[in-house]
Formats: sequence, structure tokens, C-alpha cells
Amino acid sequence: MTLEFDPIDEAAANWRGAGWAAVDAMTAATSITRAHQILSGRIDTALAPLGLNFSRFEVLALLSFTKEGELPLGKVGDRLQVHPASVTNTVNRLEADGLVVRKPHPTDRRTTLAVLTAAGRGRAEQAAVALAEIEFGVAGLTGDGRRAVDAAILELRVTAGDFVSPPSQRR
Amino acid sequence: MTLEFDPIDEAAANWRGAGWAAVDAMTAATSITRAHQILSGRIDTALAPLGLNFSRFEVLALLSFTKEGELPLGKVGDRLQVHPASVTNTVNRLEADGLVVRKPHPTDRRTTLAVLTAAGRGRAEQAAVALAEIEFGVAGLTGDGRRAVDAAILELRVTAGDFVSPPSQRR
DNA sequence: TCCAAATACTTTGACGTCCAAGTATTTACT
DNA sequence: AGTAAATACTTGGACGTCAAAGTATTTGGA
Repeated sequence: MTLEFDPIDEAAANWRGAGWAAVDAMTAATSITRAHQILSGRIDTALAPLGLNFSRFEVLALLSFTKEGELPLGKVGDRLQVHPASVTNTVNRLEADGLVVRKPHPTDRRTTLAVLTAAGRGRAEQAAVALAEIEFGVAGLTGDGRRAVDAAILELRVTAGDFVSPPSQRR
Repeated sequence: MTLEFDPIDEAAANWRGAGWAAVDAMTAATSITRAHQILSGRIDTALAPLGLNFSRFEVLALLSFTKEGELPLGKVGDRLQVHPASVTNTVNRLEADGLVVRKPHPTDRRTTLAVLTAAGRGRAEQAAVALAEIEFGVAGLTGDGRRAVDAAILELRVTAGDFVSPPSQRR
């Protein structure tokens, strides 16, 4: 399973050998892809005992930060940047598990609110602790590395049109 | 769709406000996750006209770098770090599209070789060009940013046991 | 030689994500 | 007021990934 060499280095050498272009871009893309695999594996493993995956946890966390513990499904999708159909699916599962309840919007009948239950709030806190313990899967990244990743990816997110205002200068 | 603020900044502020731990780790993990979404969206869009996705392209590229244009399916999985079942699925699709052919291993009858066809080789080259044009989805990342991401993620991959030897010192 | 264990791949099934289409409701314009 | 367009969510289908179990073959001792 464990290789004797860095597969990304190996790929870069192959690309150069074949005369293919944009090798630096390829390695960056591959690094990010692999990092995502590693993180999501570690995170899902940590959350599995709580009956959650990362998507479901994100919804619980987002709701727990609101004043009333509720949010329209559309807002959830916007904040977490996932497809509406995925929100429906995720909330279905959370509702089946009793962590969230659907409630009609008081004034707009198109809209459905996801409302955190007491069980949901408790589960979110347990999950936050569990994730903090494994450092969100980024154990192995130093503080410098984390800042470098954040800063670099910020450029990427801006060009992808994730948001418009210049980001705040903190961190 | 586009937000008025950085959703990751917003999440970090919320986490701090709630007194939850490991905020830096959370932002790094979230950044990487989002970066992966952005990249894979761009890459799949660029490859769609060629009837490929990134997984299928990776297999074609890997085969095209070998002397004979063939490799056992198990080796493909090892190099690309994907599950054996995914290799089966990916090669099924490539074979249905005539880009690859399965061939029995000459001496080990357990083993199946994936062999690049002429069409597969041509398609891989077209795809490499298409991906270079979009810089593998990392347009928006400067050279420095790319190096920073590679270096930081290298630490992560090492701790995940991706490979054993110290990486070469190039780049 | 024989047989248990390891290896290689496929199959099946549970999930998750996205797109496209469908339904319901509200908004905006004439 | 009346209607076309926009908005909000759900549904159904195509795909992809992974885990676990199944089949075939080879390896490595006893």
C-alpha cells in the first residue's frame, strides 16, 4: 500500500518526460485532491461513531451558530456551498435521526426551515470535540503550513467567485 | 449565489464565538475541501467534451507513461491511490469507450492488464492539452501559492503514510 | 505434495453529489 | 388585476466512491 516514492513527484517527472505542459499546475491540483482524500477519510472516521459525516455535521454546526437554531434550507446551501439537492438529502437524514426538524417558514410558504433539536445541538458539540481531537484531519500540517494553505486557497476561492468583498485582514 | 463575505472567515468567527476548539485546523480543512470542489468542477468541465472525467484521464495518462502502454489494474490503483473497486469501474468505462483494452497477464492468471489503445493515447494527449489550458483548475494560484500548497500538503501526505522515502528535493 | 494464507480482481450494496425536471409560491411588470 | 419570471425545494436518474463478500489463482510453508 505504502509506496517507496512520492507518487506526485513521480507523476511530475512523467509529465515532464512526455513534454506535457503545466506541470506545476498539475502537481498543485493533485496535491489538493489527495489532501482532500486524506482529510475526508480522517474526518468521516472520527464522526462515524456519532452517526455523522462531515456534511451533516456542517449543517448542525451552522444551525447551532444562529440565534434561534434555525435557517432556511436555501441559506444552508449558500453558506456551505453545496447543491440544493444535497441539502435536501442531508436534512432528510438529519431529520430521520431526530437531530433536526423541518418547519414551514412563517411568511414565505415556498421556504422550509431546518430547526435544530436539543439532540442535534448536543450532537454538534460532541462532534466539535471529536473533530478538535483529530485537528480536523490536518494533524501533520504545522501552523505555518495551515496559514500558507489558507492564504493560497483564498486566491483560488476569490477567482472562483465564492464571494465578492475583499476578505477581512485578520488571522 | 456569490456571497457578500468570505464564508470560511464567517465560520471561523462563529467557531470562536461558540468557544469551539481547533479553529485554525478547521479553517485549513475547510479551505482544502472547498479548493477541491472548485478544482474538480473546473477539471470535469474541461474534460467533459472529451468524454472523460479526471479519474479516467488519470488512468490514461498513467498508462501512456509506461513503455508498453499497459499496467496491471492493481498497480493502477496503487499509483493513483484509489480503491480497487474504483479501478474496475473506471476501466470498465474506458474499455466501453474503446480507450483501453483488458488483457490477461502473461504469467499470472490472477492479474489483468489495462492496455492503452491508439484512440486512448490520442485522447490522453487531447485531454492533457485541455487541462493545461485551464491550468488544471488552479488558475488563480500564483507560482508561490502553488509551491506553498505543494509543500504544506507534502507534510500531510507523509503523515498519512502515502509513501516512505524522503521525497526528492526538486522544485 | 498439500493446504492455509495471501493476492488480484469483480460484484453487490450503501451512500453522496450533481443535474435536470417538476411543483408550489412569490415577485415584478404591464 | 393578471401573468411571466424568479425563487425554493423535492424528485428521479446518472455517476462515483468505498466496504465487504465472492471467485480464481498463486505463494509459502508443513
